[in-house]
This record gives sequence, structure tokens and C-alpha cells, in this order.
Amino acid sequence: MGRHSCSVKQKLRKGLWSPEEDEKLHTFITRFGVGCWSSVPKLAGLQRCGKSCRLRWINYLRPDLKRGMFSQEEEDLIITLHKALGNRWAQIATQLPGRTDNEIKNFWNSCLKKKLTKQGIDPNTHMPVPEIEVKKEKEYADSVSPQILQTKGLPNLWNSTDIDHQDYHLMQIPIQSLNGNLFAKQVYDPLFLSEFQTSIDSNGYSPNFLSQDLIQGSPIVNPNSYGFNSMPNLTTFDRQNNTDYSECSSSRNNNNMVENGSTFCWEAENKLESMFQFQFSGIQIEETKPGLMQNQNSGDFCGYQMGSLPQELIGGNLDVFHEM
DNA sequence: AAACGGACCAACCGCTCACAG
DNA sequence: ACTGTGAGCGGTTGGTCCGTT
Repeated sequence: MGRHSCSVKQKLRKGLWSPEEDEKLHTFITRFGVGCWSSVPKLAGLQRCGKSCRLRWINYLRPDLKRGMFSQEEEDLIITLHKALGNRWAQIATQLPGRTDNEIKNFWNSCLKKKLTKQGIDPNTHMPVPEIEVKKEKEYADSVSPQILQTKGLPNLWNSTDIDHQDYHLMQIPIQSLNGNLFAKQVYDPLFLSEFQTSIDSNGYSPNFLSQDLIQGSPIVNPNSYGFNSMPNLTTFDRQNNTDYSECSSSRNNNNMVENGSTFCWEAENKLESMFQFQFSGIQIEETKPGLMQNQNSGDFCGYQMGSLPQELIGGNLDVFHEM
């Protein structure tokens, strides 16, 4: 829509956040909660765009963030959820308390993908790579009948069994399309394509893969309730191969505010958490204020601060945003 | 010790969606 | 119905660190 990117605006800082900026943002959000992100920089005295502030809060300053290594359970859960949801990191993150979509995405791209590949599992399909190759070959062999090879002229496009893979190549249709259920239906039926797109997401995942728990959107408290039994036991697999799972999940910098040696100390700020009265797994949000809570999803923190702030601060918050 | 390359991760960018006017 | 704006999401980039040569 021709909207200006926040980076285009003048005088706005970019890049890494300084401890002072963190402190300003944290103090402001802690005191007034989250209202309108675009107004936060101005009100907090930051030379940043609102988008940048939002990201910094969500990915780094949020008091409930879990830091450090991903546990084995978390890794298993990410793999399971990725199998079901694909690259929907935000949805995956809602099932991992204290983890951000960005963190999970980075972890997936930098570590889990490689581990799965190492184990001979295609990280995109979650299928064993050799199995896929075998399947492809089998499909190819099945589809190439002598009759078809002898066919002159165009194949019957309305009968997918009349089309072999060579035909697809000639028509510049990606061979990947041949995997899955596509062959079971009329490939060129536009209505079918539409149906296909709605039933299978961009990563090729069908919602049918979703477990009952996921469909119902119930928060997963116990990873074991998520069908790990049917998962490849990556723990034993890797440990048997003397692979340390934690190596990739360890944060080199540990991203601990204390380590910044700055004026801002999470340990010292822990007391602030009591203000929030927020418990993730048990999902305990104290008296949410209708109208102030933008989103009560477990992974969204836009509103919980305000619901638990002292009354005078809530009032202050409203005042602040009414000034705009 | 210096150069190089890979790994990691914070942050940015561009897009879509929802909603208000 | 249309338009503008803000929020949220996923992909990508760029800086930093660390191990290797």
C-alpha cells in the first residue's frame, strides 16, 4: 500500500539495541504496558520505530522469556509441531512457553534442520530421504507404461494416470508436485488446485496431520501427551551416536542481560515479574481487562501487563495513550 | 598471529490481515 | 466499498564469535 517502512524515516536508529535503549523500553512497557506500538518510541524517548520496539520486547525484553539451551523435550516438540504446521513459527511458539518464534526459527534453521538431515530425514517433509527416493522411483516406474510411452500426441489431461513424469518435465511442472496426493486427483482441474491449496499449506502440509490436541488448540503442557511415542526417538538416536544435542542449542552469548554488564540486570529485575502475576504453563492471567487485552493467546503478551499492573499505573497508561 | 569460513542469532524487510474511519 | 494504519508473521540479512588452517 505504499506504506513507508519505518527504516525510511529519518533519525531512527537501527541495528543492535544498547543497554540504555533496553532499559528505556523495558521501563516504559513495565510501567505502562503495551498499547500502541507506534507511539511507544516517542513516549519512551527512543529513536526507534514502533516495529523495532515491539520486536525487541517480544524477542528479548519480555520478562517470561526462557533463555539458554532448548531442552530435549522442546526439540522433540518443535519437530513434531513443524511436521504438523510447517514453518508457522508463531503457532509453534505458542506451544513452547518462553520461546519466541524468532528463536525457534533460528534454532530450526541453524540446528534442527541439520540434525534431521544428518539422520536421513528430509526436514521439509519429515520423511526419511531414502524412502522418498524409493517412492519417487516406484511412482515413476508405475506411471511409465509401455502404452503411454507409445502414445503419440497430447496425453489426456483429465486423466492423471495418462501423464508420466516426462510429460510433467516438458510442461515445466515441478517434480515435487508429483509427491503426495496430487496424482490422486485431476491435476489440471482449477477447482481442484484451489481445493488443494486450501487443504495443504505452502509447505505441503495437510491439516489432516494435525493431532486432535492441535486442532482443538489446547495448550500442550506435557510433551508426552503430544504423541512423542510415535516420534523417532531422536534422543536415543543421537546419544547413541555420541552427538550432543545441546551443542546447537547453547547460546554462545547466553543472551543474559547480566552479561551485558550494563545497568540493566534481569536478576535484579526479577522482582518485576511478580508484578505481572503471569504463569505460562498454568496460564494464569490475573483479571484481564476487557478492551486492554488485545490478544489473550498464550504466546501473546500485548495485554497481560496491563491486566496485572496496579490500578494507578493502568490509569497512567490510559492517560499516556490518550495523549496521542 | 592472521586470515578465513562457518555457525549463530538479533534485527530488518516486505508482505498480509484486521480494523477503523 | 474504499483507504489508511497498525500489528503480526515469515524470510532474509548482516554482524559477531569461534574454530580451523
